[in-house]
Amino acid sequence: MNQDSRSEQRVKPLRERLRAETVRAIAAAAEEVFAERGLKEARVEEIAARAGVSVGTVYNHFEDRRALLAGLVERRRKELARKLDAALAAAAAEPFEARLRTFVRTLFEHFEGHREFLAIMLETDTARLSQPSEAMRELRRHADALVFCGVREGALRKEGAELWGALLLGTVRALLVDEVRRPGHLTVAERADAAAAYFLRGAAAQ
Amino acid sequence: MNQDSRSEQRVKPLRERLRAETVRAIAAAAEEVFAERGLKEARVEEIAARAGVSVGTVYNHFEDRRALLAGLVERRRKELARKLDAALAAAAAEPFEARLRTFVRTLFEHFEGHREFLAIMLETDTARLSQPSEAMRELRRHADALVFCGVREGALRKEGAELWGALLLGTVRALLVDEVRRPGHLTVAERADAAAAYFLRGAAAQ
Amino acid sequence: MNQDSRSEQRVKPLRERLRAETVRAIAAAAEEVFAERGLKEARVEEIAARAGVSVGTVYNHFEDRRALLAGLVERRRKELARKLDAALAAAAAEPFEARLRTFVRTLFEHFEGHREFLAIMLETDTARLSQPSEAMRELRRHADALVFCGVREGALRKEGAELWGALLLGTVRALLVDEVRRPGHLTVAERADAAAAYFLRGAAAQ
Amino acid sequence: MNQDSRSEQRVKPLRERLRAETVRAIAAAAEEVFAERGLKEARVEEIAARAGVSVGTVYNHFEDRRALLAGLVERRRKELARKLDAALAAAAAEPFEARLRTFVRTLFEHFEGHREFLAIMLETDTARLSQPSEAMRELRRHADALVFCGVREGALRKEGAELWGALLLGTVRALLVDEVRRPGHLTVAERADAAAAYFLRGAAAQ
DNA sequence: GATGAATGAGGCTTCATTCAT
DNA sequence: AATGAATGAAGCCTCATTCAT
Repeated sequence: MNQDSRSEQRVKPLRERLRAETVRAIAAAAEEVFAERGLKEARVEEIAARAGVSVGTVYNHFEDRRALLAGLVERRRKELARKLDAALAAAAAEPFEARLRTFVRTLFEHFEGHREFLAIMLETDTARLSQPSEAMRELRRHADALVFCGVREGALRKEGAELWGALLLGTVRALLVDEVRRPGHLTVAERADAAAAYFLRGAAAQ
Repeated sequence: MNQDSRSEQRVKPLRERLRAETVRAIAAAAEEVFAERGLKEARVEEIAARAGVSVGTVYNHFEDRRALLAGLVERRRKELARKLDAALAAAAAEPFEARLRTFVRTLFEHFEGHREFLAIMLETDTARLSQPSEAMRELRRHADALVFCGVREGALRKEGAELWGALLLGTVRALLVDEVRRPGHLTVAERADAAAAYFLRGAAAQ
Repeated sequence: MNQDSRSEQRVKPLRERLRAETVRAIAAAAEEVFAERGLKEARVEEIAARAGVSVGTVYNHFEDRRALLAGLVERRRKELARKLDAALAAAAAEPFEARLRTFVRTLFEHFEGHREFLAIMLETDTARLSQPSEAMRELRRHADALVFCGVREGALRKEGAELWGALLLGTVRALLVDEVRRPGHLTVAERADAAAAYFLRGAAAQ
Repeated sequence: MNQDSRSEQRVKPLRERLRAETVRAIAAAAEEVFAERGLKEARVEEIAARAGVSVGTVYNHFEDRRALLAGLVERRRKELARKLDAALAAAAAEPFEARLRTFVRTLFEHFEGHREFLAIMLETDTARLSQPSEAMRELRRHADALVFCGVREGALRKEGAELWGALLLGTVRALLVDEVRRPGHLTVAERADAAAAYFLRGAAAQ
């Protein structure tokens, strides 16, 4: 029985690792294809092909096309949320300006490593003008919380304060997209700091 | 030829007006549907139905689905370009700050009256992250020209100047979208001025 | 305007007739294919091919595969119900025995002309042993009403009366199916009368 | 061979019993699932899951889906045939009426214990209206043989004799199905006797 | 021109079957 | 022998586009 459980411990993890690897490959391929082709143009067959599996395999691991996309976004969204929470928690004691820079840098760094997710999130968010995506809503909550502190601490002006959240994210978005479209001008960190600085000047008290 | 044009002036104008009216109705319906459903979800049949014509009629006036969308966007794009050119020409003699406000207000006013176009333009622009839409590229050229003047006139800082265009449009975009998503807080003019002011502080010299 | 409405009267009905003819052809093909191949094996493509149209056309006229089948069955079911009601109403004054024969003959005649419907109805009814089809439930209601009268009039025994409905339909079914499987032995009317006579002897008073 | 069987009796029986148990579990699960879901809806994976094995195991023991179903039906069919033969052989000396009751009771008892088989047999039989299932054909042969005797012995009428087989089975079928659909009214034996009595009255001489 | 039914390529999804572990 | 992930053929359905009236 000991032997049995030992062999199970050896055999199962292998299969599970293979399985996990397949899931990973499909998710990665999906992220690529959804980002490259767009949310609607992305075909499941291409995702499967790029993952090196057959269509059926995709459906062995994901309910359907929608679940494939949703799972993807959900994972990245949580990942980003975790990073933001951690970074902001670590900087909790610092002055607003530093926390703002931390927030913006975290965003830039995350999307630097996950440009496909950026594309997907932006398209999801823009698909219905009147209805932001969940990922964007979450970012907005983070931004709103941050600028609320900024106002409370006197770092940001009170007048116009209801726009700071939108403007902060809009600013970040502008430079993220600009980085993709006209790459190479500045490093990610420089862009991040430029965004933070621009926002700070635009919204700062005095 | 005189006769022809005379008879045309008598007979055709009616037909032409009917024809033009049909085209207009289709274009208007298309704008609505593309904006409401999204670029991919919009179905030609719904456009036809909403225009009060049959699908066949749509294809009598537009090459295909793509042309329908393209024509639409093209018209609005030119319309906006004309407005911007006119407004900026009229304000050519004024200081940068005033021209900036003119630019931003013109954008807000145009999109206020053409929210469907806003939705379509933004979705078109976001569909391929790495490839901005033609309409957006044009706006960008306008913005770049404007901020170039701003820098030359000393109203905007030189450092970071390569980002002013992206930031100006990003700022405008942020408040345009925010207006749709959280309506009623401010008038259009107030939003426009808030955008202009925010940009100016963020990018201003000193 | 008179002319217009006249031409409309000529033109529209033509299209409508063509349209109706298409619908009819599809329904007829569907009835054939569902009966021949079985409810599950029947493929929409084959139905379309046999109707001489493309798949798309099928879906222009029927919501989906299920609706195609349901509409079919519904039509025949109502048709049969109407026939039964009419026949039984006409025979309302006659003694039970005659009404029974009328009922059974109507069934045999209907299914003689709609053998595909018979196949479909039986398969639908048998697909879930515990759940009779709507068409069969309706027939059962008719049968129950009839035998109830038979008992009340003293033509059928009271003991075992709760089985007469099932037995009447079972008897009819047995001979209908037997007719298909071993054709030519007897005429439809003979079969019908044999079924009625068999039931009557089996259930008769005394 | 003696040695073989001895060694088999010592070593193999365990393995074989395990193997047999697996086969049995799969067959039982298949019977359930085919009956519950219907012949086409039944999925091999669900059968495997319900048997507590993997799909692969199913295919280790059965050629394919068809064989799984066929084997199943074949076994039950033979089982029933054996029971019928035995029961009728035991009653061979009795008068027709008693043998009829024996036949019907045997059927009711078998299907009482194997309702899944009933569902499967009926669906198989009804799937192609013009083509009875093998199991049904066999029952029909039994029924035909029985009623042939009945006619020969003068217990059943000569006129209409070519229908007695169909009517006997149709009668039994009607009450078997009615028992499933409206359970609880009568015991199995009562139903069986009611079926036999009804048939006898319907087909009896005089 | 207007009409709207017909077309059919193309995408999504299912599930029986295989096969490497 | 058991496992269960991978396969891919096959079926359903959509919708841009055509064309006869």
